[in-house]
Amino acid sequence: MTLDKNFDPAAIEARWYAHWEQSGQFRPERSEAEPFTIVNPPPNVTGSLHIGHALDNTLQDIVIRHERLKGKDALWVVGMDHAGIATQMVVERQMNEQQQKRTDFTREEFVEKVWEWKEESGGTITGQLRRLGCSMDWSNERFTMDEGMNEAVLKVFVDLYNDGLIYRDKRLVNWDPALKTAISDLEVETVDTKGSFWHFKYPLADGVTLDDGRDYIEVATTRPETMLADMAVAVHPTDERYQSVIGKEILQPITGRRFKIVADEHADPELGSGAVKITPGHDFNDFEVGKRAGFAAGDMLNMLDGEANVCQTSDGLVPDEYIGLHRFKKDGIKGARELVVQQMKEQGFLIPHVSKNKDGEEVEHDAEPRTIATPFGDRGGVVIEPWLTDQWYVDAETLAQPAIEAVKSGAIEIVPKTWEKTYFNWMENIQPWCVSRQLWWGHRIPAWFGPKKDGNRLITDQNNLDGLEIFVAQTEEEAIDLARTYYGPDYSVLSTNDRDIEMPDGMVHVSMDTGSLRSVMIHRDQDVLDTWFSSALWPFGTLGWPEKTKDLERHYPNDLLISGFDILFFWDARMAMQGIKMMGEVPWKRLYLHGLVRAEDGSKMSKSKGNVVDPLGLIDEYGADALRFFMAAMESQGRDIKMDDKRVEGYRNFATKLWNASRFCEANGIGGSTTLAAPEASLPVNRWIISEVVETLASLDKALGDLRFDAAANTIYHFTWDRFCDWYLELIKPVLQGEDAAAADETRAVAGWVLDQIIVMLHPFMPFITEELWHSMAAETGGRNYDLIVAKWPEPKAAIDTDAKAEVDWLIRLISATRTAKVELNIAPGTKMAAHVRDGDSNLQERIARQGSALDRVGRLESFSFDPSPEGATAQIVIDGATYVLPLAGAIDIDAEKARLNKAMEASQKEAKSLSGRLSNPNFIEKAKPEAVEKARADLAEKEAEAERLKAALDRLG
RNA sequence: GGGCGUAUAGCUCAGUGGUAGAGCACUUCGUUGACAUCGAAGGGGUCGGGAGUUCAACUCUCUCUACGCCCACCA
Repeated sequence: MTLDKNFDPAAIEARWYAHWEQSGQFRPERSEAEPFTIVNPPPNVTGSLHIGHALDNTLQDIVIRHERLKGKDALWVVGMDHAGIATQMVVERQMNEQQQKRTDFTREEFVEKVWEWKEESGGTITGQLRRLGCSMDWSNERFTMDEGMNEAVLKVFVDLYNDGLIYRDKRLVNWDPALKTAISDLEVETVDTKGSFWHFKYPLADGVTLDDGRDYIEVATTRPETMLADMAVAVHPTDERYQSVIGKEILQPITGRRFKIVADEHADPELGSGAVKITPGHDFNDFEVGKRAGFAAGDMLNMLDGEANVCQTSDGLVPDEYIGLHRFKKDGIKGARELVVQQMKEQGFLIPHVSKNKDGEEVEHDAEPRTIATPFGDRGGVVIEPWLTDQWYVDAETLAQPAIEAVKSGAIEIVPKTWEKTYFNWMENIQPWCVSRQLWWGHRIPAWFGPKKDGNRLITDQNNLDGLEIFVAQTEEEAIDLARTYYGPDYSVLSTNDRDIEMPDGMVHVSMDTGSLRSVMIHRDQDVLDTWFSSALWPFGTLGWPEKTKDLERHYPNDLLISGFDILFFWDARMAMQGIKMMGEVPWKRLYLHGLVRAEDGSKMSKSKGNVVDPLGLIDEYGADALRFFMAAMESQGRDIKMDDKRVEGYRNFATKLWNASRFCEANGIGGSTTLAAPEASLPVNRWIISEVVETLASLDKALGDLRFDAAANTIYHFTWDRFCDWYLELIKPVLQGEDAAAADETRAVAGWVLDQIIVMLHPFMPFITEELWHSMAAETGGRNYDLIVAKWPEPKAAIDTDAKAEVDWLIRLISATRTAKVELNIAPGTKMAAHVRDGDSNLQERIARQGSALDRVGRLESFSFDPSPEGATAQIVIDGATYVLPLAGAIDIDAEKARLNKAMEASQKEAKSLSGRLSNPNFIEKAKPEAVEKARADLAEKEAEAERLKAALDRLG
């Protein structure tokens, strides 16, 4: 006996993983084989393995191991994401701990430090993926900022720019004042927060009054501080109350700015007073209203700096006391919001909100309490400020069209299908994608800015887009070439990475006259690209694109992408768009979306709630195989997974069960089968189990093909435990220990083969224990020629043996019924009994003869007689057409047996009655499918016969 | 305001147009050489409510209710 009594995962996991990886078996050389490809969602370089990764990667590993076992050239691409914002934050946080900050360093120095951090402490997750057993191709591990990906990113940017699909635009962006960068729509999380709704009087200028005589318009706002940059008041064009004042002017009380009342359908007559203040530079709706009212983006007033502190507007009308104030109260210091409200109130322009207190008295408040959908940055955690800047945008709408078509045509299959609608809905309403980020860590945008040429002169005012010429090229040299062409022979072109003005919207060149030689300086864009811009290229960038590599040719499109639905828009959709655009083909043929792993109580796991389950802890406690099996068994399509430690424990027990079954086999000279095909078998029990393998394999392949991980796991689980361990191993014990050497040899061969099939079929789910058993089970017979990870997936090519199945099925039912009867009659389970068979035909006699030893050893039925039943107390069992009468020795509770038989009889009668009722309905006979009628008739006959036999049995008891 | 999902045994979840299943939990019994991380037997559900289609509905359609998620500019 070489296997220990209990399976200890920790003792084997690290050993096998290292062996697989070192021997290069995660990507065996199979250049002739059909390729199969998955790319792993690149985890953040700052990340550590959380339970969601465990699910995501387990599913991928199951698929890739299955395909590898089927002989394919299975490639699982792996790598990490540079995670721009997250990584920069980590490094900055470390600097803060040492009383340093990013701006203490030059950009180059800082980026260098991030690289150092990445080399030293980044990527702990890759070690953790190994612990989970994931068989990725580490030999070609990638990084979204490695040389190849960098080239791919630059090329994509340049190509899209040249196609007009990337452009620079001045418009409102979601600005994160904590991180001081623009972010995309997807990175904004809208959260309902408690806020206030203030009502103000905006005085009409020039003595104008409303029809009702009032000399002001009432406006309401949740953001009073922005009134420092108000440029209009809008009313609905059909709003009768305001018809006479459209086009008239307002005199804003705090700034003294005069602006017009405009008609715009944005104003909702039902809401508040029906008039709304318009601040085009600080509100997305107002921006649109402002444009309709004729303001150019460059003329819209801006009153906030990058940290959301008040700055002077271009018209200089913001009072001095506001300059430098934060937008809101911060660190106990009054913000612009509070000061605006205070001043408006002091000057009598605040309309108080009146409500009744609990005593029914009217009370005045400054503002009406209100729930406000407030945008927060998903990383920085502060309120997003709509801010007017120049940024780079991807024309997502154009790119989305073929990506929509790909799903509609079936070129991409989304599994489960319910996600299609979400995908379409988002793609069809997609907005321009802001891809520039004001960070230091990331792919620097390959664009250089220089002054526009006006005739023979250069425009020196570079503070807006119109004065800038943009040169987009993959390299500085190419950019300079472009610039030379643009400026012509009169200028020499210099370039620089620096710039002399702070972000975000300063893009200033330096030009100089040096005597007779005129030179012009172009400088590179300071910004980097959104991390998701580079990860969108993952399916082809990792395969060598833009080089035309063999890998690219063989492995693009990928076969499958597995991802959580939470990154459907962030990543999957963008991969679809970029893949189709750059490669002309979809990135993957199937897209499988799984849900979230939730805490036991169903809540979302989060660090702040403290309910995060550490997958590594689970691996320590139960083993990686058990955790993986849990993930697979719980993964049903379209539903989240609730964490359940007891269930993980259950699959640990399953591993132990298989381990012990293997020990039994080992002790009986079973194991190390060398044949792929099922051995020849004559014994029904062996023919039966071979048939069971064939059926199990079919449903397992079906489930895996359909990406039904739960069904696949359950199939192999129940075959192993219920069929193989509980019945087959029990039924063969008498054969192995019997005198028929040929039968025992056959049984050892079959049992060894079946165990092999289990080990192979289970390997994608439980790679460690199966690899261990694969080798240890063959230790006695000379070992294996290859490791299980690259073994052959079963192809038994055996037919289903219906005779053997019927016989073993009968055997199992007879033994089970005997056990039940014993328990119900309070007979010790081990008691051996004799059976008298009524209505048994010759076929049954032969079965009983064949199965005599199993009936004796497993069923405790030591003898059978076909003589008339004995006198006295008996227990009676009806199986199929025969009744088995078991004489009971000693004092026996006749009433208990009567009750038992009665219960069984009633059950049969009830079913028979239901069936006959259905059959007596002419509509059923007429309209139901013939097979259904046929089956009902057969079932009825069987149930009636059974009921009769049970009645006869009852009658015999008197 | 749209869109989606889920409601089946005490718990967590599968499931099929023809009278419901698993794991855990629970009850009873069990030290016969694979396994107590186990074995045997068992209890437990009018499949969220209502209506419709059908010979037949847990399964299809509609509707209601509850919970969850995503998207959306209501100041």
